[in-house]
Formats: sequence, C-alpha cells, structure tokens
Amino acid sequence: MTNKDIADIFYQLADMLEIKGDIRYKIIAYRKAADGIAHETQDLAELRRQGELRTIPGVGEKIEAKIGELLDTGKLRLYEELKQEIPDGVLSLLSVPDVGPKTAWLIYQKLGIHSIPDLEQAARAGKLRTLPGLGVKSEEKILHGIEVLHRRSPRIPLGVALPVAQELVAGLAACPQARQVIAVGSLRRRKATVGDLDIMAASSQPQAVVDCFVGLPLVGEVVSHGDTKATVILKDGVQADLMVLAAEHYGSLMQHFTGSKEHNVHLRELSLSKGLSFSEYGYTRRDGSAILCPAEEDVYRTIGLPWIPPELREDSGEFEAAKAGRLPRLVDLGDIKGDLHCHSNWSDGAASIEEMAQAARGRGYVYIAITDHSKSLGIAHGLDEERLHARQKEIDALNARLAPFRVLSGVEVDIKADATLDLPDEALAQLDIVVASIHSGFRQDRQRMTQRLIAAMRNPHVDIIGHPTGILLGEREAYDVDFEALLAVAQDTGTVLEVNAMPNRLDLDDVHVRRAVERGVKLAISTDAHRPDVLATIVLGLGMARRGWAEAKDVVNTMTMEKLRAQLK
DNA sequence: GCCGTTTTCGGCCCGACTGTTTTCAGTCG
Repeated sequence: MTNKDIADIFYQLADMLEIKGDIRYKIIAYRKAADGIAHETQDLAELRRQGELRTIPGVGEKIEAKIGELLDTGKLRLYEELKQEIPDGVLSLLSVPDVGPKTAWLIYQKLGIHSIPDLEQAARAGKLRTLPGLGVKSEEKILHGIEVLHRRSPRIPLGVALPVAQELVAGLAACPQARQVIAVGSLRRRKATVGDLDIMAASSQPQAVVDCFVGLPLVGEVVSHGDTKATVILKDGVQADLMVLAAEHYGSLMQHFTGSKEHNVHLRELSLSKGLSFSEYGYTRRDGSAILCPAEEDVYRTIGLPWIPPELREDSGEFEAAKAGRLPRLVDLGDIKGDLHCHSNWSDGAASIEEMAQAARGRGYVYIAITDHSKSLGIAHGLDEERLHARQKEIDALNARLAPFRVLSGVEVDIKADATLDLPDEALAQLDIVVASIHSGFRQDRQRMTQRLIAAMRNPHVDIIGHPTGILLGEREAYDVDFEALLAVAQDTGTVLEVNAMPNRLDLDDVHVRRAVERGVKLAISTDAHRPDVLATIVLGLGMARRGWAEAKDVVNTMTMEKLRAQLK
C-alpha cells in the first residue's frame, strides 16, 4: 500500500464525512492529513517503524492509529462502514461542477441516484427541479456541468500552458482599463501541470476589465461573470479565471491568487495569531482598520517574514524556513552556464552542432554538451564508435573557432534491458561527458529497473543519468524504481541526476529534486533539445528545480567550465 | 481531528458568485 493509496483513502473519508454532514473541522483535519501524507517522500511503513508518523503535518493520535490499521490489515473499519452507507457512485457525483456534498447527498437520498449517467438522465427528465432547494436553473446548471466534465481538458503540461497564458495576458492587457496584467496560480508556482489559467490585473474600474475579459476572442464560454472576477472556458477547452482589484490591493491579490491553497491557509492562520485577518484585499486589524499591500512583499513583511518565492508556496516547510531566515537562494536562469543534454543532426537532432553551439552562445552560455544517441537507438540514427570518432573531428574544429566557448563532446548512451551500456567503456572514455538513459524495457520490475540504473551509475564514465524516472506527463507512468537506493549510489559515485526540461517529461519532478537536494546529490538541468530554439525550455526544468528547493550549488550546469570538468568523472 | 511565542481547550482562512430559501446556503477558488 503506497503513500498515495493511503492519502486517497483519507481524501475519500473526508468526502464521505462531508456528504454525511459531519463536523466541518474534522473533515478539514482529514484533508490536511491526506495532504501531509501525499507530500511525504518517505515510505509510511518505514516512518511508522521509526515512530515518526506524527511528524507528518496533520497526523495526530487518531489518524496515526488509522494509518497503522491500514498498514497492518490493508483495510480501515471506519472507511468500510462509511462505504456501506455511501456507494462509490455518490462520491463520483462530486466531480460534476456545481454538485457538492450537500447536493450529491440530497440527490442520492431522494432519487437513489449514484452515477453520473443516472444523474444526467434524471436532469433531462426534469426530476431534479422537484427537490427542495433546487430549481430549473440548478437542473440546467448540473446538466451543463456534466457536459463540461466530459469536454474539459485534463491538466495541461506547464510548457503548453505558458504560451496560452501569455496570449491571454496580452489580450487582456489591450483592454484600456487593465493595468499590470499577469498570470498567477499554479502556473506562477511552476507546477509541472496546471489545471486552469489564473490571470489578474489592477484597475480603478475592475468591472470594465472583467467585461472586457469575457469578450476576448479566445473565450468560448462564460461560466460566471461578476464585478471583480469571472470564470470562462477558452475555445480550446481550458478554464481561465480572472480577478481584478484596485492597485492598492495588487500585492495582496497576487499573493492570494498565486496560492497554493495550503500556503494561503497557513499564511492566514499565522496572521490571525498576530491579530490580523488577511484576504485578497489586504490585512484587517482587530479594530477593523486596514493595512494595504500594493506589493506582494508587503504581505509577507507585515507578518515579519521575507518574501517567499512562488515555487516554494506549498506549505511544505517554507514558513518555517522563512521564519528561521533559512529560505534557499533558488537557482536562477542567470546562474545557468550551459546545457548538458542536446542532440545534433549527427543523430536525431534537426540542427548542426554549430547551430546548436551558436544558439547556446546567444543565450549567454559558455558551454554546450552535444549528447547524440548511441547506436542501438536505430530510429534516432544513433552513433557507433566510428561515427563518434568522425563527429569528434568536427567538434575539435568548432572548439578551435569558438573558444573560449566550449562544445563538450558527449553521448546519450542507452542503458539496455540487460543493464549493459550501448557503447564499450573505451568509446565512453574518449568523450567529455556521458549521459546514460533508459529508452526501452520500461516494464521491468522494481528490482531490475533499479539495478539497471545503479549499474549505469557505477560505470566510471557515466556522468549523468538522463530523465531518471521515465515519466511522460499524461502518457506514461514513471518506471517502478527504488529512488532512495538511486540517491545513495548517486552520492557514492558522484553521478549527477538530470532534471529533463522537455515539456512532456519534467523528470526529475519537484518532489524527487527536493529529496535529491536533501541528500546532497547533484543535479543537471537540461533541455534534451533537438533544435536550437528548444534551448529556451530550460525555464521549465528550472521551475522543477526551484520547486524542489535547489540552489545554484546543487546544479552542475551553473558551474564554470573548469569546475564542471572537475565535477565530471 | 489537530494543535499551541495567545492556548492542553477552544479555536480552526476568506470572499465572490449564483440561485432561490425573502436573508442565506452551497459551491468554488
């Protein structure tokens, strides 16, 4: 039973208790514990052996016992009992927009409905309007909610969301009354995927800006439209929310709308303990007087904290670090001195080595590693020893011309299913840098997967493990691998783990990065670029690294050429 | 059900939008 399984059970427990109308704060407590468990990187069974379960935020005496029950028996009595009363299908109704716990329970109790198709049928038959508190409008809303549910785009990768958000921001910025339009929400926090786009602006006439927003050409449908906020669904199915307030509230609104929810709740609790109530309008003292926050820094400063970077705002220790003056100095785009995983037209890249190098130089980098595929990747026109040798001559000539800029001669060597590498050690020894990656045999069991990666790390020539977990966002799960074991070997051998910035990879993700940083394992933020313009996607990998609390010292491609050479095996 | 430079008991984030319940509950972010 994984941490995620256990967290899911507590989330469901919270839903079920909410449906039954249990005490609100008990429900909040279960959700908070579930959040804590979901964010825990250590195995719960292991934590329990060490008697450390209560260190998880939100886990107290009762929930500790329930985790124990789950780990011992695989079941939870309270959960089983509630499932008798509330069929699974009732919980599924909650996924329909505008159907919450009260409505779901009412519909189940009065009409016996516990599936979305049945709900749709009842709505079409006009049965919902007969229920107390529901009318024709509610019925239409629910019917529409079901439609939206079917049509709505799932979470979108950050790399896809960013340009859409930019377009939306530009569109809104053209509204005459809109000032300081920016994208906030999970996009600003640089989550690997975002559920919707959150946009905000300042204006002395918020309503005019909201009116302008709902009329933008990108907008497909208006879900709600008030004086200060609106929700729309764009023509491509993505939901976008807008909030607008006067400039004097700009900082508090930005803080509020950037989230996360958990971070905001923590910040507001902290404020209350200092006699202040906080909302997007700013602080209110107990006597009702206001403290305005035109800048986001004002929000944190008012409660005695330094500004917290958006990427850290997940309530996973950032307040404690801020209070202690121990916030990390996160790695920044300006720290990056090169890209250590790129392809050229010697394998499956679209550009020459020189074109890639010039693009890197144009970004202010001082080096780029050309890491073409190795021979077993036939479709990628992978290199054998002979072609590696030929390529080396081209790189040498280029380096003579481009100095002090440096092209590192490298390879992305395939880790084959039998745990051997696709090129002999003698060939690898000739290269400046070796990235080793898995491109086949993803379905091997945990032990074999882990052994393959460990074997690669123990090779004296392998510098970096490429896209270490193999995840493809929305397409393929990460391979089953013992990440803690990998970290131990990475540390032991000085092997670097990659943060691959491809929009559909983002691998390592934030959680893995944080664990690696805690263990002192070094990272490389790399684009895996097959074209010069793709070098710009480094910002996506940077987002993961920053969300994982990585500083420049944790990232090898912030090093000068000399230091990097010393770092590489 | 959790938790404590206010507290081991009494708190627990805050506001907008919508529909229907003529004063507010439900849902959402």
